[in-house]
Amino acid sequence: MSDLNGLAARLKVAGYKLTAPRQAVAQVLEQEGLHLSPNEILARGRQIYPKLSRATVYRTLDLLTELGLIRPIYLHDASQRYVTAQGGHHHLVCTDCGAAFEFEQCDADQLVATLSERFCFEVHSHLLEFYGHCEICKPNQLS
Amino acid sequence: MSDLNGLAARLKVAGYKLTAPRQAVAQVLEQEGLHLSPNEILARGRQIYPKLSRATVYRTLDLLTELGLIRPIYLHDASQRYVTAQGGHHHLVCTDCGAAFEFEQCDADQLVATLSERFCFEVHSHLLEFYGHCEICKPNQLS
DNA sequence: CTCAATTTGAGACTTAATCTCAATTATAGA
DNA sequence: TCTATAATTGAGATTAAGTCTCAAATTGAG
Repeated sequence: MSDLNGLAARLKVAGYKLTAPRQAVAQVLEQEGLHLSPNEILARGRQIYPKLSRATVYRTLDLLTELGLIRPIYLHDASQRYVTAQGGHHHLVCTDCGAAFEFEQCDADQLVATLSERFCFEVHSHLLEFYGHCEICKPNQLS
Repeated sequence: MSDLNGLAARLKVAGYKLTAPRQAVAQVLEQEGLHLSPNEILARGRQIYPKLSRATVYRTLDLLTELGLIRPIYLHDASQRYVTAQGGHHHLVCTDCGAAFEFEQCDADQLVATLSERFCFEVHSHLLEFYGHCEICKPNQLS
């Protein structure tokens, strides 16, 4: 069931081999969902497939990104993080403490259509991030 | 003139000392403007102030980010990149080759108002990125 | 001009990401 | 089912990014 639409299945459809390491990475992404760093994916993936190597994690993340199934985000972090790319992701990021909040609403459809045409681009997902100061950090600001 | 609104001046207003290294970093950001990595900022900054150190570049970038004057973006790169944070930045990023296009239009004002209230957040800028396949990479896709 | 507090540079250090290549594995076809 | 081959992998070396420390230098208030 989830197999038909799952990340691993999508890899196969795209012509890539369905290997155990890839299935492990895909499963981690699907289970944990949000905001995973490559390191976290590696650790969790090894609980499923112990021999999983770091290189394979990066390679699989690249493949899934190219296919538009996941997407990197920035979260005030040293390392890249990934989210599954169903439609869009929307964050409110505090530039002081790094706290991140999510929200849902966003009407980018019209813009997507315009841009696709203008740049001959095939858009598969988007990221909308607002930067500012959160409730806690706001009072500490000097400016 | 530009001094009054310049990044260096804003640092001073916020209570930080106005030092040569900081002015060099600020000048680079203002001149070059877009999509600079810390490494590039370091190299260009040393043309202005040769003793400039990597640590100071990162420290100054952090300060400017906290003040909401610049903002990190993701561009299919290993390193973090920064842009001046005047309002919003909008990119179309190809997940295959990493090419990035910019566009202007974006009406986020309404959303900003809603979010500010709901999360008690003080939003100072935003980033809107669309991910997909560019004109050149599109034909190579299997999916 | 003086002095305290901030800021800096150099380089060590830590962590993230990439690369290489021999060994392994998936899968199409016999 | 078995085989051949092309894709994929793991381990670890390597490179690059980012952080940290501390003595020395600098800013700016008084």
